[in-house]
This record gives sequence, structure tokens and C-alpha cells, in this order.
Amino acid sequence: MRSVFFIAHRTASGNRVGIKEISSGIDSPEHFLAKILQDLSRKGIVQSIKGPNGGFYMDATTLARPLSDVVEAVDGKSLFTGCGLGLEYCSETNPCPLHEEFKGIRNRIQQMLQQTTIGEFNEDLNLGITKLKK
Amino acid sequence: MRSVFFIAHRTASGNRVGIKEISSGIDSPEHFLAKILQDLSRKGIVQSIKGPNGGFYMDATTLARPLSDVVEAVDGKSLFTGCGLGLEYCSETNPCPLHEEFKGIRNRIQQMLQQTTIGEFNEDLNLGITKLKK
DNA sequence: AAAATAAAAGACAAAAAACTCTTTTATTTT
DNA sequence: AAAATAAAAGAGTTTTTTGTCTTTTATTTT
Repeated sequence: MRSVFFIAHRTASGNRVGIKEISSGIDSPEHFLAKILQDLSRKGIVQSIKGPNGGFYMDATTLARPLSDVVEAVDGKSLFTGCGLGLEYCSETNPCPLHEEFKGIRNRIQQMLQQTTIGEFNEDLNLGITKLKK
Repeated sequence: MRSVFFIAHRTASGNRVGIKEISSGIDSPEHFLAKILQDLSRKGIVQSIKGPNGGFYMDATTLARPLSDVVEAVDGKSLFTGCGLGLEYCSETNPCPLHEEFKGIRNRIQQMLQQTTIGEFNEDLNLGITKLKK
């Protein structure tokens, strides 16, 4: 999530950012991050180009995507559909004791993530990129 | 959580329930559960007595506790206080990009867990204890 | 075309979490 | 008091997650 915000911020103006820069920018191990970004790249959340002047970037289309796409790419859909207690049987027709309570909360999380686009953070981040460090 | 509901349900009438019974009742490995319950017992969420006719139980006081106490005993307080993105620096005065959004959601979760007591599930569970299996 | 750059991929290592097994201790029943 | 029962405790194993290192592939600049 933080790396995506970082890339979004740095490349809103069309350029690319290398993995070392991202790594130090968000204070996360380089090779570990690489793996995650490779995955996000395959899933189309971020884009990348190899070679000199290459790096990761995001275009207008990807910047317009909701945060829920990122969460889904990383954690899968179960956050939005699974049971709050992690029970397999639990469903709308066969609810667990906390089903309804969790449903309301989950819907709210989903709404929040669907209504916010990745690109929307760029203004906030101008207060200082440090804000993405741990 | 499921084991606590199970114990609550089985001992509302004053008797005790052994770990084998809980284990098969909620479909969870016996020794693994034992460890968890030992911890919950030390923290006062459930009570126990050794020897024949011993087992785990809960009295009126523990049944009246909110679910938030169980969550806190198992996962610690960070669920209620930590940053939604897991950032260390993030706080009320130095918020991360999603701070406010997460705060609202977290408050709702906390409210839900604080307003519901462990004992409240017993009626629901009379629809069939199977509901606590995976 | 050659050299340099940077991501992609895959194998590997370390740490954490989940789970199991064995022994000990406390309690009760006979 | 002895036998039986059941939780407590602790050591050990397996699996998953997190993180690292090395090699490969693609692209660009000179």
C-alpha cells in the first residue's frame, strides 16, 4: 500500500521511479519489496519498464483505480466476503453469531476503499513524503 | 472466540466442560486449544478446575464481560489503537493518509465488541451448537 | 554492437505462527 | 491413601510468512 502511494506520488508527472528509491523512500527491504511489486505489476496495479531510465510508474488509468483493487491484489477477496471469525460454513443463509455485525463493518470498509482512488493521496503527500515511512 | 462461546453455552447452568469435549465441539486440535485456553484462563477470561469433574467454565461475572476483553486477551490492544496501515509513526497528531477513515471503522468495531457480552450468544446458540464448528 | 541499467524470476534462509507430544501438578472419587 | 481424571506447563515439530541473495531477461544509451 505504501509503495503504491509512493509510486503514485512520484510518477503523477510522467516519470519513473526505481526500486531502490522506493525502498529507501518507504523504509522497506529492497528485495522483499521487489517481490511484492512484481506481483502487483503482473496484476496490473502498477506498471514497469526495464533498463536505464526504467522503473515503476502508474498512468492515469491505474491512478484512478480504487484502493480496494490494491487490497484485493495483495490479500485476495476474502477480506470482503469471508466470515469475521474465519468460519467456513458461515454465509448469508447460515450465519455465524457475529455475522450481521461484521457485515455492516465490512461494508463500510469496502465502501471506504472503493470510494477512494489511489491518485487521491498525492495532495496529502505533498505535506512531506516522510509520511510513508514507518 | 469459538471456544469461549462454546464454554459459555455449556456452562451457563453451572457445570464444567472438558477440553476434549470443547475440541470436538468446535472442531479444533485439542492441544492447540489447550494452550489458548491456558492463556485465557491466566488472564481470567475463562475459569478452570483440575481433576475429575473438572474442566473449563465461566461464572456470571465472566459471562457479563464484553467480547472486547476476549479480543484484547488474544490479540492485544493494538487492534483498537494501532494504525490501519501498520505504521509506527501514525498518531492523532501525525496521521497517515487513511487515519481518519480507519478511526471511524475501528471505533465501530470497538463499540460492537464492547456492547456485546460473551453471555449474550447462548440463546442464538440453542439453534444448534454445530454453528461453532468450522 | 557493447556496456550499463533496472526489473523479473527463482532458489534459498530466517523468523514467526500454528500445532503436537510428553511430563507434571492439582483435584476428586473410591 | 491409591487410582483416576483433567488442566498446566514446557519442549519439540511443522508450516507459513517474511525476507535475502543470485541469476536472468529486457531495454536503453553510447
